[in-house]
Amino acid sequence: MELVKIYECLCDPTRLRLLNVLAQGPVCVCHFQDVLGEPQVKISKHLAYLRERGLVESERQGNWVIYELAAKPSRELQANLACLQECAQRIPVFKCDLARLKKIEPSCAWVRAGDPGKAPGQCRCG
Amino acid sequence: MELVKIYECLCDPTRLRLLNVLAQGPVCVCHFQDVLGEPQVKISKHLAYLRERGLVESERQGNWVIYELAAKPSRELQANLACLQECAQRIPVFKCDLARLKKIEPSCAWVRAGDPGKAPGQCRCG
DNA sequence: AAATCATATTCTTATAACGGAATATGCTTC
DNA sequence: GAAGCATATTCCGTTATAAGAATATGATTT
Repeated sequence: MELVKIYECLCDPTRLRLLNVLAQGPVCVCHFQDVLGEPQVKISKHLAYLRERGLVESERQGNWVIYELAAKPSRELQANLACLQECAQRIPVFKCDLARLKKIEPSCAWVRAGDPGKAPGQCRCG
Repeated sequence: MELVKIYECLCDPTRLRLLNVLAQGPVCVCHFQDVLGEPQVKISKHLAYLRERGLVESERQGNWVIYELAAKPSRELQANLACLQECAQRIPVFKCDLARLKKIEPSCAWVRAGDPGKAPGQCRCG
């Protein structure tokens, strides 16, 4: 059942945080590390988990990999992501993540702009 | 995180079916067996799982045990159960379960009425 | 109190998940 | 092509989950 696959993705705190951040737009892996404050392996593995199950998509831009929410989510996925968003608004961890994301945001405007030409020679996370 | 606990409850097909049925009102275990067509152990264990995590509550009425959704669900739980309901409407398994429930319903009106005095001497499931 | 019915628990086996350490891959720059 | 950076994968130990078989509990009827 697809619904079960979705819930399996949602039953880990790290993945919830990743999805919450992704709701704001595309993000590259190194920013996740900074925003969540979790080690690289952990982030990478959970992103892979989400990608394999179709919740997110990734695209390589030079040295970096940008992740974003699935472009064509099923009705069920849409509904559940919306529900998560609603819940996350009231939960401190998620709010903190978004706050940290905003601080970093200026330094990675090129990611959001989708303009790979502007990618710097070195990641300026942090 | 409470949200994670909720999603853990939701990431099993049997539990989703149980919750979908429970959205219609209180149900006793033997009816679940009939509606889902699953063995007693399976039903019982999944109900226990949901009870331990606060999604459902149970009450003994003579030989039978009646389950119902938590009386005071958290905001998060409410939101997610509503979301599940919305999704389930479109998924065949869940619709079939509700159809079977309706067929059985007349024989267990006493459960819904909450009138233990009317409990029959023998369960008339099926 | 013995038998019966409805439900719960225990035991076992198989499978999947998480996390961390170490290592590998893929680009880019020099 | 060697070095460096960002990301992914493999390996390992631990823990959680699911399902079925068998058994136990608790209430009711005879």
